[in-house]
Order: sequence, then C-alpha cells, then structure tokens
Amino acid sequence: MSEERMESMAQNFIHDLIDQDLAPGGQYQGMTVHTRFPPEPNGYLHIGHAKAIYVDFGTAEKYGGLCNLRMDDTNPTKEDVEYVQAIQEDIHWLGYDWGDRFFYASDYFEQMYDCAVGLIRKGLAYVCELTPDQMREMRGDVNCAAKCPYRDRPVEESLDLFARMRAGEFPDGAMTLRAKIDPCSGNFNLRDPVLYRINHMHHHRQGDKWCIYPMYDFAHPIEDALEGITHSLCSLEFEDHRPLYDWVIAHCDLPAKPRQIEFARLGINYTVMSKRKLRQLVEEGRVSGWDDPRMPTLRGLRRRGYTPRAIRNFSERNGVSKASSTVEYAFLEYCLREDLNETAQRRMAVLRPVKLVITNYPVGQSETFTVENNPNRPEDGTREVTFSRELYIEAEDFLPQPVPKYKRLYPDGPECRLKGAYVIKCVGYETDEAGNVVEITAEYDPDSRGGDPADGRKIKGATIHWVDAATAVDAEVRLYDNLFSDPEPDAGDKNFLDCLNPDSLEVLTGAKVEACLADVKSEERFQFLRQGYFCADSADCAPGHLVFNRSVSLKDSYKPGT
RNA sequence: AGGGGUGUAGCCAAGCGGUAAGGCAAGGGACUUUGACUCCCUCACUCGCUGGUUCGAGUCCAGCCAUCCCUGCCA
Repeated sequence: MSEERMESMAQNFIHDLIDQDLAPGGQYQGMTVHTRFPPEPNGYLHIGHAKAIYVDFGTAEKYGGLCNLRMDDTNPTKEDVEYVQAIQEDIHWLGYDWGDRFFYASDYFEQMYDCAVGLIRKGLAYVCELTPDQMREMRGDVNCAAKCPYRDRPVEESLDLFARMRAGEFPDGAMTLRAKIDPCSGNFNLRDPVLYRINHMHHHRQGDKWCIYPMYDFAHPIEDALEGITHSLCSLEFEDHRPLYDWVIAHCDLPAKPRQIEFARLGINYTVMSKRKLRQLVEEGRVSGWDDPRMPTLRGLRRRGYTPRAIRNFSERNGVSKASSTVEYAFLEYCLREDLNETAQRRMAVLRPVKLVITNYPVGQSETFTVENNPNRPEDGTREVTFSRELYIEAEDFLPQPVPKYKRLYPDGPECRLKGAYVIKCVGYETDEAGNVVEITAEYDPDSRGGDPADGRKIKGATIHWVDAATAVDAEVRLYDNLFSDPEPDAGDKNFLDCLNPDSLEVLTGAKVEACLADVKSEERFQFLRQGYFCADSADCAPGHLVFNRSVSLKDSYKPGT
C-alpha cells in the first residue's frame, strides 16, 4: 500500500454499524473485521468500482482487518480470463493490496453444491421444471401468490433430479433448483428464487467440470461465509436481497455469519457507469477502447493523466451514504488538479503557436535560462531552457485590437514578461493575405534578464510562456471534453448514445514543446503553463511521435469584455 | 397499487433532543515571474410537507408528498 494513504478513513454510517457489532454484546465482539471486493470478471474496472474498492479495502484497513479480492465468476456466459488480470492490475495501481487473499467464487462450487443438497434434504429446496416463461407467468403479482406444480415434489425425487442435473442429463433451461421460501412475499426475491440453473458452457476456470451454476443470491452468502467475511458491503440495489442472503446463511451449515450492509453507488454527471453501456461504446467504436482517455474506466482515467491519489481522494471526500447521488464532474477535476498542482513538473508549451520575433535581440545569438521545475517544490530542481531571437508563443496571447481587461500582448500594449526570460513590449505584427496574424514583433529589455527589470519597475502585463523556435520539439496534443453533452445521459428513457458529445476530442498537431520533453516517458505528467495539466501518452503512436493528453484545464479567471 | 430504500444549499455531505460542520461550484477581494496556485470574505433565520410530543425538534411520533430500486434460469 502506498504510504501517503495511511491516514484513517473518515467515519461513515457503515462504521457506525460495525462499531455496534464490535462493541460488547455486539454480533462480532472481539472479532477481526473482514471484508471483500467481489468483482465479476466481465469488464474493466471504472471509477464507480474505485468507490467500492475504497469502501471495502478502506473499511478493513480502518479496523486493522482484512479485505479479500474475489472473482465472482458464477456465470460463465459473461466472464473471461482477460479481465481477471486487468482487474488485479487496476486495483494495485489504485494503491490497494489483498495480500495472499485472492479467491475465485468458482473454487467453492463443490461446497455450494453440498449446501444445495442440504437444503433439499431439509425440504427447503426443490427441482422445478418450469420454463423461464412459465416461471415468470406463475410468479404472480402484488395481489396473487406464486405457484409452482413442482413445489411439493418429494425430497428423494429432487435429490435424484438435482444429481442428474449436475451429471449433465438435461439440456440448458430444462430445470432449476429453487428455494422453498414464501410464494406470497411482497419481496419477489423470496417467491421461491432459483438457486441453480443448467448451463452447458465452458467456464474460464472450471472448464467443463460443471453444467449447473449457482445464482448470485445463493452463491454470494456462501462465498462470504466460507472466507470468514464479517461485513459484506455492497450497493443499494441488493437491499431487498438481504432477506435471501440471511436465509441462505441461516439454513446452510456454514462457518460464519456475515452481515450485508448496502451503500449508494457512485454517479457522476456527463458520464455513464454501467458496464453494459461502456462495453457498447467500445464495441461500436464510439471510443478507441476500454482505455480511451474519455472513458471513466480506471485505465481511461489513467491515460488521461488521473493519478491514483486523486481518485482515492475523490472517493474519500465524496463520503459514503445511502442517498443516491450524482457527483459533479468538476469535483473529480478538482481532486486531480489538487494532486497535480503539487506533484507535476512545470513545462512550457504552445498549443497553437504563432511566431514572436524579438527585433532588438541579435540575430544568431542564443542563451539559456535556468528555471524551476515546480515553484512549490524546490526539491524538484531546475532545468535549462534556450532563448533566442525567434520564439513561439500561444496565438491567444496576442490580439491586434485589445479587448477590455486584456493584459497580454497587443501593439503599444503593456510590458509583458516572458516567463523566466525577459520583459518585452509588442511593437507590431504581420498578417498573411487572409488577415491571419503570422508573426508578432516585440522589443526586449536587456536589463531584465530572468524577468525582473533592473530598475525594479512593475510589469503591468501578464507573464506569458514561450518556446524557442529553433530548439522546440513538435508534438501532438489531444484536448478532451466530456464524452456526453447531456449531464444525465443515463436518466429516464433517454438513449445514452444520443447524448454523446461530438466534440469530445480535439487533436492539435502543431504544438511546440520545450526541447527537454523530447524523451518524455509515457504517463509522466506535466503542467504546461497556463494550458493546464497534461499526461504523456505513447499509446497508438509511432516512436518519436510525442503525444500529450490534457488531463484537466487550469482555472482561468481571464474573461475579456465586461 | 405490493416490498425495500432515500429526501439537509446548484452538487456531495456532517448532524444521534440544546439552537444548521466541511468540501466542490458560484461571486467579491488580496497576493503572484502561470489571469494558475495560495490567502481572505460572501453563499440554508432553516433541514420534502403538515400536524403532534417537548421548555426546546433537522434529530422523537403520525400522516402525506417526492424520488430510486425490485416481478433474469444476470451480478
């Protein structure tokens, strides 16, 4: 685990409940808190999972307990080994570790089978031959109890049939094992829920050993109990499954009695969090893959420049409650900016370059300046930047005609400072036939080396960044906006694909960056002065082709006019 | 309409009978060799609504309203 995260998790309602369980007279007095994070290996982890990971691992850590990582692989139709490794990598990247407690739910299939047989023997489960359609029809409604002609099947008959289900004598869907609970319950999960279904499919781990697979509601409590989990933390939609969870725990012979506690899952505006929808974006080519920088997957966010610490802080500050919530994207960006401002090295880069010529600087001359890598962290050292007569600056840092409150370059405008170099004053500009500004001319004050004029006069204009034309390196820069233009692409009966933002990606191919960035490594993060924070990205790029993804913009309080 | 949840500011969220924390966003100001950062200030006479209990209610009780989840052989 990373050292900077050792501070304890903030108290929340789950901890209140655990405190009661641990207190004298409580259910788990004197016991070690044991949780688990149980993803189904059917997709990549996203930031919603990061919250669950934070809750599961963070809670165990807070109580000096343990948290297991468990692949909940009870349905072979959707799962794949591809995801198992990716999930582990992503959790480690986030900064959490499960030690040697890595498990597969499918490793418990034999025990689950035994539990099922035990339930049949007790008359608490029976083999049902209803088709899915029939079962749906006979489940009844709010005023009408469920019916099943097989409900009173003799124990011996169910035992025989269940054994033959396992032996592969019946085709998919031919029969199920059902719990005998309450056909009249207002909670439909208790109207004789299916415990086992037949599925002749290759399991990513068990191969063809099994052709019957346990349902989540039956498997999960057993998995938890077998691993000695004390607190099984899950999301709100499982709340009305809890009676069933408790029923399984109560009627099977298990070594522990875990307690299920539910909390609200994370929602973020302008994004979707369902694995199904994320998969659709990938499969339909709406994005470049699960790791597309616009995706809310951990891999996407990582490529975008998000740091593990930013994501952890985001989870921490959001808190944990039972109120369904949609957090603003701006808050996620704040958490990233906060981390990057502290840790990212500063570099100069111009995204939309325009040439600046210092007319009174000698042709052919050049010099180097030593500039700090991060003014907040002297220990990050300094670097050398080359300065000469011809530079590039950001096109937006010059205006032929100033607008109110504009304090950058314009003819006869205020003195401005070239960051770390000299004070200059704009004297003119040139345009092409179309009227576009192609070159700006300025004069520098030779007595302002480093940026401070010798006479100590105050500089009215802004400090602007620049790169040396002769030594700057070409780069491609990708600017991202939200994948969706609608704040609630998931709401109501909207089609989320209709909410996609057509301008979510802008590629700038003419960017110029400081020479020292020529050998930058992928995933290194920088603040390009005044342009925001960027992450080096080597994915899908030819060698030597520098690419930077913008992680998040700087806040810019410059507003021309009014 | 049956069952299970949730309602405190634009968004999260503390609060556990004693007079509404904190963060984000927003607005104003100071500082600044990033119009960033940082720092100050402002931002709920009121807690979904209505009654009730109480000296005192966001906290307890009743009713109502709103909203989310549930009728897969998914998890």
